[in-house]
Amino acid sequence: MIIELDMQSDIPIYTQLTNQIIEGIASGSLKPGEALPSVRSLASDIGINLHTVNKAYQLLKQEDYIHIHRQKGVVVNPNGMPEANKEFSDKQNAQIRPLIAEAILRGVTLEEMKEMMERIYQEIEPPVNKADNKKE
Amino acid sequence: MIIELDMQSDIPIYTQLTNQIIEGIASGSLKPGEALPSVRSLASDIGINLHTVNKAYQLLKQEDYIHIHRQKGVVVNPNGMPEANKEFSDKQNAQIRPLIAEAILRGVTLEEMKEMMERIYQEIEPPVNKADNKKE
Amino acid sequence: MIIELDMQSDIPIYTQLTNQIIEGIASGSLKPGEALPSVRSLASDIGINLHTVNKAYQLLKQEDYIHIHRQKGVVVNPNGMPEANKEFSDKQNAQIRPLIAEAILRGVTLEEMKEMMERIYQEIEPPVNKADNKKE
Amino acid sequence: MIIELDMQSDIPIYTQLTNQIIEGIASGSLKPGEALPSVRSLASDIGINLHTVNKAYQLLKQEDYIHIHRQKGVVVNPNGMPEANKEFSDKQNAQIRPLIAEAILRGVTLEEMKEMMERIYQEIEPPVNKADNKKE
DNA sequence: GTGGTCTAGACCACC
DNA sequence: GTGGTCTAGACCACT
Repeated sequence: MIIELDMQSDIPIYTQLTNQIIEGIASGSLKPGEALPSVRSLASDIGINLHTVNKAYQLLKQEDYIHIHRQKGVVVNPNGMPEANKEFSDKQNAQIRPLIAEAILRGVTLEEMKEMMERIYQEIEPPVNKADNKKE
Repeated sequence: MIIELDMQSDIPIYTQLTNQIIEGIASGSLKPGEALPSVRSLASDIGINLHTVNKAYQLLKQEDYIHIHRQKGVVVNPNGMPEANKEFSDKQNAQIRPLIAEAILRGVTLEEMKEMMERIYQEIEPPVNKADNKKE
Repeated sequence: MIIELDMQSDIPIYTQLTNQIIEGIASGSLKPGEALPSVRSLASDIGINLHTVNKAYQLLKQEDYIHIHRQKGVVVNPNGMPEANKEFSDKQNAQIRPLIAEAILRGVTLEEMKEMMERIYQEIEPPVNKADNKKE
Repeated sequence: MIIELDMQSDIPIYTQLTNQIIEGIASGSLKPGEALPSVRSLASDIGINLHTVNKAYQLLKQEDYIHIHRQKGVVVNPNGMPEANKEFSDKQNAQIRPLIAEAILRGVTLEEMKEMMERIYQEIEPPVNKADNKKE
């Protein structure tokens, strides 16, 4: 999996990294149980600080998306992802609401918004091959 | 118009304020040409520093959502809102993408996402009463 | 002579007014000795504050471009305009320098700058009819 | 690079600072990719408040002349400067027009104006020594 | 150590 | 009374 960071962006590096790993899992390029690079090697690979990688991993662990073992290293949660609960859905709402408000203000229709969402959703969503659950 | 700020939130106050005013315009509670409170009065009303209010106003001005006159104060852009252009749509995309990715990861379906968007959209969108176009 | 003010602009109204009168004289639409509207009537004509018009007139008087008589009212200096002295040329230099610097920075050539200046100059400059010096 | 500010001038300090940095880039004393002093160190060096320096930097960032990294600090845009577009040229026009009008009014000829512009242009323009392109 | 944010308080330009 | 500018000083996020 390729990580692309924009060092010019004003989005914190650890956030970009977190988002990319989330998208990797969501898209199926990272599968449950699959190993992630160690903090040290990932940091040196993409040329950023150890602490930054660590912070990203800690956030992902906190959401139960990954597990961090002292010996075995870092793996995508082998039991699969936690489902959306109320807390998650509230957070999503709070984040998406201002985006929708600004879109309405600029005259974007509900249809256009839905199309945009659908396009992005399908761009990320993995192809649903019926029997794609086997361990690699 | 009521402004609600969460001083504990890690979202900057000026961002919260900006978002609320945007939502106010989007929902029709603030109409083109309508005056906004002065920097100082709004600041004292909601108990924050005038510079914080000013920063929010400057951002809204930068997007051409409001006009700031040196003496007359602040008004919602009387010529209406700028339309969505490519730059805006790119920014929206970049902001919404990680939200969608995380939703996919947690098993939210496209349908559920669309429903959420539709709900929020209609919550904000001003009711289009047929005879609501006359000047007040 | 038509005065056009942009109330949205962040250039002070009195500056805009001053500039327009200067351009009026420079272009020949306002001739030496010609009367200008009274402070009161100009203010009411263009719908601005008395003080604002007065400030503009005072600045023009200070440069000796106009005369203000208690009884006769306001007239363009009948003796013609003061010539450029060192003070004036220094001020012009200081004002134009940052504009040139930014143009250089953005890759505008000296030729292009000269062309721009020539175009504006000729746009403003009055047609030089050989015998146009007679009193009106 | 030496910064000279006139604290008595009625030109805002942050504008003076912005202009000087622009001239520094235009003249080649500040090269793309080169680091600028941190907000705090520059502020203390020239004895002004850090917010004033910050405002100048924000304006330069807005024009894409510099980049601001949260931790790495401030650098001249390594990709070089944006080219002059219509917006820029319109702004330049609007700013230079009153200067030209006043010069005409005071009898300055087009030739003299062009000479002044050429003198300033060449004063700022970096000397194009044939072998000056190598990285330092 | 860097920029980002926020506060408190001051003076000025404009109208 | 309005926004514009500047100062002084503080805490936080990021790397």
